[in-house]
Amino acid sequence: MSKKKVILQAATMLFSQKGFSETSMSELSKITGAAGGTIFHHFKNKEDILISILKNVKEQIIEEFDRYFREKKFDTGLDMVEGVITFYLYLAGAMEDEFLLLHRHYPYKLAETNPVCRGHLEAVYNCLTDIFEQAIRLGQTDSSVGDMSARKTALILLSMLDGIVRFKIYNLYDAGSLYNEIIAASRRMLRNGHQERGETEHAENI
Amino acid sequence: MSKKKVILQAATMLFSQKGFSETSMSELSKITGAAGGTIFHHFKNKEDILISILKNVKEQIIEEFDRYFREKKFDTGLDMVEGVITFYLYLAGAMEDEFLLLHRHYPYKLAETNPVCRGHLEAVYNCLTDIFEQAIRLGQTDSSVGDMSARKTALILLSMLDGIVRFKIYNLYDAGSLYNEIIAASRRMLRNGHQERGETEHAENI
DNA sequence: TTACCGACCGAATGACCGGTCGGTTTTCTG
DNA sequence: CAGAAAACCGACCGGTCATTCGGTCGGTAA
Repeated sequence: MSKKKVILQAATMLFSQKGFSETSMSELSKITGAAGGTIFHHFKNKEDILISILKNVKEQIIEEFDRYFREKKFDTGLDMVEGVITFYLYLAGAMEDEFLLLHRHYPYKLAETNPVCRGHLEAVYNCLTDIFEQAIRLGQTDSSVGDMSARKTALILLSMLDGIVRFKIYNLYDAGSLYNEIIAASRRMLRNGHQERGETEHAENI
Repeated sequence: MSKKKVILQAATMLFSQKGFSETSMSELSKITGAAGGTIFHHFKNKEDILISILKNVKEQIIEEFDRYFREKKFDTGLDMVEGVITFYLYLAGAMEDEFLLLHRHYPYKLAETNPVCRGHLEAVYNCLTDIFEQAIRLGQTDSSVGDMSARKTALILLSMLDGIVRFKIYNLYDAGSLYNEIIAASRRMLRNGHQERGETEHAENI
C-alpha cells in the first residue's frame, strides 16, 4: 500500500479516536513510519489531511448505500424505511471510525470557513436524508406510511439514528440492545393510521 | 463577581464554542483579565476547570427540570412527554453553551479515565432518561401511552432530541422548524393504539 | 504593630507544535 | 543505462503551550 494511503488510514483512526487537535504530526509520523517531511510532501498541511479523509468518508458512505439499494428490493415504503434504518446502524458499526469522525465538532467548525469541507459534510447528510425521504414518499404512495411531511419526518428519523449512534460512540448506551425498539418505534411513528378515529382524545393538540 | 466565577463563565463559553484543546490558558487569561498564575491559583490544572464546568452544567440542568416540574402539572402521561420534549428543546436554546459542551467529545474521552467526570455526565443523562421513563409509565397507567418498554422508549426519545439538538448546534438543520413534527411524531410513536386491528399488514415483522 | 493569610500577578521554563528545506533514495521513462 | 521526476528523509525553525514560582498587596486577627 502506498505511503499516502497508510497516512490517510492512520489519520482517520487518530483524528476519530483522539481528535484533530489532540493528534500531532509527530505521532502520525511515528505510527505510519513516514518521516515528517513525507507527510507534508503528500498533503499541503494538517487540515488538508482532514479534508481528504472527509472526502473518502463521503464517497464510502454514498457508495455503501448505492450498493445496498442495488442488491435489495422492498415490498413497501415502510419496509424500505426499516431496511435503511437497519443498514444505517450496521454501517455505523462497520465504519466506526468514520461515523465517530462525523460526530466530532472539528469538521463542522472547519466547514464554517472551508467550502470544500462543508460540501463533503452536506453531501453525506443530504444523501441520508434523501434516502429516508424517498422511502417515506414510496410508503405514502403504497399507503404503508401515513400522511406527514416526508422531508421533515426523514430528518427526525435521521436525528434519532444520529442520536442513537452518538450514545453508542460516547459509551452512554448500547445501540444494539435498542434495535428492536427502534424499529418498532419507527413503524409506529410512520404507519398509516388515518381512519379518522375519534378515540385518540389528544389529536387536537398536534 | 469573584474572579473564579468569571474564569469559569468564560471557560464555559470558550470550551463550548472553540473546544478544550483549542482554547489556550493565555486566551482564557486575556478574556477574563486574570493573570495566568491566578487561574492556576483557583484550579489545579486546565482539566480541573472542565470538571468544575461539568459539575455546574449537571447541577443547572437538574435544577431546571426540578423547577419545571414544581410549576407544571399534566393531564396525561402523553401530555407530560410533550411537555418534557418542549422544555428540553427550550433548554437547549437557553443553555446553548452548556448543551454544546455536552455534544463535544472531550468530556466523554476524559470520562473514560476520570470517575468524577463520568459521574457528572452520567447524572445528566440518567436524570433526563428517568424523566422520560416516568412520563411514559404515567402514560401507561392512564392509557394515553401504549404498551412498550418505558426505559428503552425513553432512551429512543432522548436520542431523537439529542440528534435534533446536534443538527441545530452543528448548523446542519434548524430544530425550530421541526418542532411541530417532532411533537406529532412522538405522539404517534407513543400513543395507545392496541385495538388489535388487522389492517396493518406488516405487524408481524416487528 | 506585627504576623499571617489568600488572592493575585507576570516573567520564566522546557516540552512540544506544525511546517520547511536541502539532500538522498527510489521509481519511472526514453 | 541515463537522467528526470517523484517519494522520502530527518534536522531544524519560530512560535505556542500548560504550568511554575518568587513575589506584591489588602485585609484581619492577635
